[in-house]
Amino acid sequence: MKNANTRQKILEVAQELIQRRGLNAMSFQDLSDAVGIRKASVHHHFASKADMVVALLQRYRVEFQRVVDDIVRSNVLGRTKLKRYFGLFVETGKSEKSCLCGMLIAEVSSLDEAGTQEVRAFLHENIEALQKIIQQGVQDGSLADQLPVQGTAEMILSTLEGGLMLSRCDGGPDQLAAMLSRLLSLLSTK
Amino acid sequence: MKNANTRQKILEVAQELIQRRGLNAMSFQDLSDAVGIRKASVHHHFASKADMVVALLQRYRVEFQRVVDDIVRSNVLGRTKLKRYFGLFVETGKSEKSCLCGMLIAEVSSLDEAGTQEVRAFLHENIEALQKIIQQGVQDGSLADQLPVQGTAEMILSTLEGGLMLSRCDGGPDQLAAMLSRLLSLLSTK
DNA sequence: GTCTATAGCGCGATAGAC
DNA sequence: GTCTATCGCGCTATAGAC
Repeated sequence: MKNANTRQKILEVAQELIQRRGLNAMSFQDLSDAVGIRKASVHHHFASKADMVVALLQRYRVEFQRVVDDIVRSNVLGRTKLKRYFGLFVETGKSEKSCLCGMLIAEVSSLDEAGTQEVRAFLHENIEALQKIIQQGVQDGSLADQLPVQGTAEMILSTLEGGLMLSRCDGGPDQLAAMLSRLLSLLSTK
Repeated sequence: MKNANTRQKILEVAQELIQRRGLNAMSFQDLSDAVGIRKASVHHHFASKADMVVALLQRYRVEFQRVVDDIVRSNVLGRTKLKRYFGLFVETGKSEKSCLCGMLIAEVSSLDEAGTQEVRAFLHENIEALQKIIQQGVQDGSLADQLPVQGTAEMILSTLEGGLMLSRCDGGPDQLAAMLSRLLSLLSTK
């Protein structure tokens, strides 16, 4: 198996395990079991756990933002974009995972400085994207025009991350979807 | 030191450590260091970590609900009650802690069945209290009358838990308070 | 109720052969 | 790039003296 492939496979497994269990409940042994190589071989690709988390977050941010950009740039109402953005979190809930960064903000005290900065960058990127969506929705008349853009963007991301966590513990993705559709109504023009 | 006192002291320290770092980043050694007794003595009070978590959650639920009940029963507008309920989370953020149950819903896969049920009970109790507050606010005219009671209660709790997590990673309690005041506006009568 | 001591295991990480 | 082997440590948990 080639270098790059193994490295990618490790990152895939690591991401899934962190989304399901959390950083501190995942070990290099778990990774080596799932990938089918020895623990020492995992260390060949990632010197330390902290290094692996940073690499994982860099990849996740790029992939997530590519999907988000597609939504932001699509030719639909702001309200519809918001609904699609919500859908990303509902889909994650359906596969019984949390948001990678949602999990890591809970465990932020276990991250080093580089990891913490990656998580912060994820939050900023998403708040920025939500601000764009809200502004466009206000302009096209699909979202309420008295919304303070920044505060609302922060509120939406908080609700999505928190709601996904809560739904994993109780209620599941259907209840999450129902709750988010109520939020969407609240933000929409009457 | 008496039995009950030591037991309470252990629970206090355990709660603080879990709220700051998370369940999987806290050990019996941490507890014994902070309380000033040996690790084996901690095990005398709590046979296993899972037992300790359940005892901790039972106590936390009672204490939290006592405070919440005071808010629900106070003689003020529903909107004011909601603001005070929000304040509980802002205060937690000011002491650089997360909600105990907010942390544990992220780490729910590390809990046993009894622990998971305690966390669910906490969520249910708080959603119920929020429903009462919303209903009263709708009746006294301080909150918007088109709010679907259950969905809104779930949304508020999600925003509070998620917002506290996000603010711990970036922005701090002041940004959390600002975001929540925007949420309060959104829920209030115009 | 607290202690010393330890079992038994898993962890992150490293050395060095192939 | 993967392997075997191991280090050093921390973990939960238990046994048994005081």
